[in-house]
Amino acid sequence: MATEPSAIAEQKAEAAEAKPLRADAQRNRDRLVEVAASVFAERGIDASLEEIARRAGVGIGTLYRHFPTREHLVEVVYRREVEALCAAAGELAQKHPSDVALEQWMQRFVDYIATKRGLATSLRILLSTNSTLFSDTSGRVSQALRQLVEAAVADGTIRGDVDASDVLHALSGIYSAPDTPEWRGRSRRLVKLLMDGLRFGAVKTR
Amino acid sequence: MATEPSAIAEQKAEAAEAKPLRADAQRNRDRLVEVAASVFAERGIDASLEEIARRAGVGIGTLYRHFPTREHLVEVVYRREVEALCAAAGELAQKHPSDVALEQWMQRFVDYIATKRGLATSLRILLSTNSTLFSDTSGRVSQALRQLVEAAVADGTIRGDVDASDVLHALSGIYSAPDTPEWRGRSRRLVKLLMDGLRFGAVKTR
DNA sequence: CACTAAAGCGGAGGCGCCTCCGTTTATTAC
DNA sequence: GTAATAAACGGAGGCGCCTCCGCTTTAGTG
Repeated sequence: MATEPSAIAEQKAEAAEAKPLRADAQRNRDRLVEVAASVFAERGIDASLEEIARRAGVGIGTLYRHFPTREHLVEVVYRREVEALCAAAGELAQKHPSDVALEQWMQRFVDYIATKRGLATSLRILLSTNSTLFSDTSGRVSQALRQLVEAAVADGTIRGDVDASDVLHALSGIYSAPDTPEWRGRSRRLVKLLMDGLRFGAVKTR
Repeated sequence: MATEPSAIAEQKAEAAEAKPLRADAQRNRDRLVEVAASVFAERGIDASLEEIARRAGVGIGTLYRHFPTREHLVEVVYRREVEALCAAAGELAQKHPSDVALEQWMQRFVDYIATKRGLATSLRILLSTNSTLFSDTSGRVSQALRQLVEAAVADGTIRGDVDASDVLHALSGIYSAPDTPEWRGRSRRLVKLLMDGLRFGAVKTR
């Protein structure tokens, strides 16, 4: 029972999928996604697929079998990154007081957006072409934020008269004037400012 | 004065441009646009640029000098086609009674939309990327339609209680269910139906 | 005409995309 | 263990993209 094959197979699968891939196939697929993430980050979304295959140590044919188009690959990478961002919410919530968790998560959100600079146009096309992708991921992100905000409101570390959508709205400034060199700094200050506002209210009303 | 060089140069230019191209360059450019229009129409917007150069009898380098990106070329072709469509309004107005001119122009509009089937996605991306292109061309088209409608209203061949935007609105049905085989026929019938409605009113209210 | 500078031409070459199919490997059955 | 077979691999090859630069043509000038 302990070494039952199907249990091992299921252990492998990140999300339940139709067919359990052969071990080598799963390995290559994972590798490709991982490498693609870093190549896209460093070279932009138009990076050479052949370079990705090369760096992953597989043939170009293997890449194409797993991801028939560039968009397929980009989508998987993008979903994985959103996933990781959202998962960080839970981890931060465990390790830190809830107001600190919220702040750190927002800073991480800024970092995440930063890596998407330059990918903006292609990503916008992808998101407008694939509306499921858009609603899935934006839903996930705002859910993660909601979780953090509600926890912080609940234990009184931030003021109680705001909710997640207010905070998201306040964060929307980080989408503007994207390509300027000061963008990163400004955005980090914006988050601090926002946190001060949130904490200030908490002290006052308690 | 009759053979003054600058006069000849200006004669060549379709629209006043910064630099009067050398004769051979102008010839090649015109040729490329013309060939590109038919190749795009027959192979779709992703047609090979090398084929276009080949068919135009120029080197690929020449194509790229005139049109640094595919989008540049597509844009010029698109503008030229919209131009031709709008110019047809004036010609039809001269040759036919104004209600007939209006009807024929609308049928031609249907034909024009028909050639854009399949190009839909790429064209939509281009139009959303390049907002000037969108506003320019849609402005031109509705202006042409307005001219025809107003003339027909003025001489009483169609009813007087409609304007160009009503007609455009009524035509919007031709954008829907685009890829079905009956689309063409349905759209032509829609135009006839619309014209009958417009003429009917004219008889009644006069 | 002849001459010259500037403008234009064109295609080789390097790279990326994607498909196709002969070879290799994991898995299953015995 | 071995055999059989389905799954997966990988890279050659064909095509398109785009740049670069040596060659050709044009448009002026005397």
